[in-house]
Amino acid sequence: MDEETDGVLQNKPVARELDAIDRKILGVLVDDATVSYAELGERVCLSPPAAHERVKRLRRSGAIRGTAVIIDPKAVKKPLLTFVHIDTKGWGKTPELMAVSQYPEVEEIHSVAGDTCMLLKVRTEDTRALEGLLARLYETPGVTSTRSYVVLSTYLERPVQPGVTTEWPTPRHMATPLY
Amino acid sequence: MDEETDGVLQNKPVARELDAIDRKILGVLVDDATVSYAELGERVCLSPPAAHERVKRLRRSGAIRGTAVIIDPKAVKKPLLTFVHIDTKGWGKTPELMAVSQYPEVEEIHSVAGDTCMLLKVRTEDTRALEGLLARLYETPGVTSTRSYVVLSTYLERPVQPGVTTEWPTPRHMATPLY
DNA sequence: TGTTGTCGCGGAATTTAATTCGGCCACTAT
DNA sequence: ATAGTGGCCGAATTAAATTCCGCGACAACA
Repeated sequence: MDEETDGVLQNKPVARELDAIDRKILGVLVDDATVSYAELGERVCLSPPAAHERVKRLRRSGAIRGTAVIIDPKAVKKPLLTFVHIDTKGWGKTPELMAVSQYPEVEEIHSVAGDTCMLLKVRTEDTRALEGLLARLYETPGVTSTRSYVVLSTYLERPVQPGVTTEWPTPRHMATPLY
Repeated sequence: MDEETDGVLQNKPVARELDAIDRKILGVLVDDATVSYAELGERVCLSPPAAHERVKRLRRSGAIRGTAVIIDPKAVKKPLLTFVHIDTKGWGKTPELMAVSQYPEVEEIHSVAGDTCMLLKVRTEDTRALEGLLARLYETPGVTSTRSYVVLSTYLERPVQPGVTTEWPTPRHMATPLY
């Protein structure tokens, strides 16, 4: 009797551990989210409604954040991929940097440890457009320097994979970590 | 009578320019690819079959590469995001590096210009798993050094956007480019 | 300037898939 | 033991995808 008596929604944040079937489902849907529940069920040995129920649960729990089409960058005139490292004077200036997130050529903004403060992934039509973006960055208060890594070729690019991390033995020259 | 008489497939590589409606469609489907053609059509002022036809064309042309669910990295035990820069002795050693693409924790592999040769985006469960991956990298022939940028916070991360690049005036201190 | 072919669209019909429903079985905790 | 729970299946229902066909705009061409 202690369940969702608060009414409105029974969408409890189901944050359960994923089992093998869940990971299989994620593997299929990361490859192609347009498969029918019939085929999805067949691939993971479940009936269509059962597969549907699983996917619903994965969505509710947040394991599946959403579904999106993958666009060819060249098709939308953004063939040039660049990673931009930014050094800033202080951490408080990040709000100004966030304005950059409004530009459609900026795909990712990360705060990183290392000899740089921010890391941006940007796609532009050409070096001219990249220059424009960098000009905007230099005008941002707090930005002291930037380094750009222009991508020549992309050998692999894929969404987050459900696969588990491969176990690897501790290198022979290293001691077993304490924790 | 000069059309696809070669039979088999009439999937000609329709590589036409995208118009405004196509870009709107991409914008909707990048946000949420689960919308029905009825709603998609309504959002871009088209009938459901017309919207369907457009999307089919975008798929055939390759502008839409596929559809995928977006997985929460934390849900699959990969909360730690790291960008790894690799310097190599020669370019010929890349085939060896490609073996790395088999590991599920590696999401991207790029060849970049700048003071590094390769750039990897990897997601691991923890620093221990990252250490294991780096150990594997160091054992790869040709790898001379690596630098890791551990991501502390991610402020923006999204798929390729169809939005056009913002026009930006040439900075005052720069001359108009010749081409 | 008329004509013909093409292309994209809309409305209706049809097929297919998503979603709901009810009952069953295995497991758990009391 | 036993009531409760959760997940599954099969069938039924609802909703959406997909096909079909005719229309009108546009372009190439006579």
